[in-house]
Amino acid sequence: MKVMTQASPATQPRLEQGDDDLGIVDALAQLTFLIQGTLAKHATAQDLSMAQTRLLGVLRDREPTMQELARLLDLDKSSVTGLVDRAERRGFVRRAPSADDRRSIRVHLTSAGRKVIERVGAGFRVDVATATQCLSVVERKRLSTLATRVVMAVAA
Amino acid sequence: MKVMTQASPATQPRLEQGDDDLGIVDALAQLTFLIQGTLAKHATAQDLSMAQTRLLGVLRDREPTMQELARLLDLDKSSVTGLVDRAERRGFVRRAPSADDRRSIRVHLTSAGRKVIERVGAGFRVDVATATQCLSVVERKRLSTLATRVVMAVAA
DNA sequence: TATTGTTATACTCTATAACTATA
DNA sequence: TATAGTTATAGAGTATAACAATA
Repeated sequence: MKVMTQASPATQPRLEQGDDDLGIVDALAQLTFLIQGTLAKHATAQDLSMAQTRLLGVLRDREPTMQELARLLDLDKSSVTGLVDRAERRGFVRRAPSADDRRSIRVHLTSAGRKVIERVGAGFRVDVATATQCLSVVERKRLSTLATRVVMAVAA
Repeated sequence: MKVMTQASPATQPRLEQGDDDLGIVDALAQLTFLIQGTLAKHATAQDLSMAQTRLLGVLRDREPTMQELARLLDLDKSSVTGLVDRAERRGFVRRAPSADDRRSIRVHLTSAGRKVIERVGAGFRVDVATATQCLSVVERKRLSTLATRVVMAVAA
């Protein structure tokens, strides 16, 4: 089994804020590495690369064409061909002809693929929940709401 | 120039919490993809892979041996050889003989390397600050403190 | 002609195993 | 013998360019 991608920051903390606060940039940067590391750990535990994990994750509630998949993953269509090839070879996804356009195909999860990505998701959820156990219920709710607002604002 | 790694979640939101709150797991997951995408964008803008970015980031305040570098980056030593080879070829790092142990070498940034990683860091800082502009000063401070506490708790 | 997907090719990144030099 | 680093090799992941089939 491969080793997990590490959670070391590419951006070091500047400590203008005192020991109890890294500043918004470094706090979020470090939190990010922490959480990505957690996800990578569970992916690795299921013998999945991050690329495969992202592919299977995206397919949980979609049956996109290769073109759409390329857009969703922000990859070149030729990269998606290889990614799907390898996932199909492992039995996690299938290609199926598209109904309307005979040029295009649709990619969907197999039950094995769904099973493996669900396991990654479940482990990830447990670990993130555990990591935030140091906060009270109210604080956790606050963090959740604030993070949501940032995500929403950027998406908008 | 390469295209940035995308910020699409491998974990989809479950909406038990209403539209204003994704729940702690999904909120943090999505925030993570957002921030990683930002870092990847600025790395790409400097024509750096994430692996090279991580290498240069780690070297900002260290001159480690190859062995130490492998531990810091959580890579096999043979992977580090290649990573440093390519960085050295581009003039970003240099190998220097280690004083005490003639088996080992120390890796350090060149001024070109420092310049390029500082540019990535600067752009990243601006974008993260911008992304949190939707929050008030008090809210930003709160987010920063909460994130810091989670990071510290996990590190401990 | 334009679009969808694949193939050919090249490079980065990563690991394992075998090797060299030093301790 | 054990450790530090490199080399050889193999495979995943990615992009660009050229191609075939369909629209």
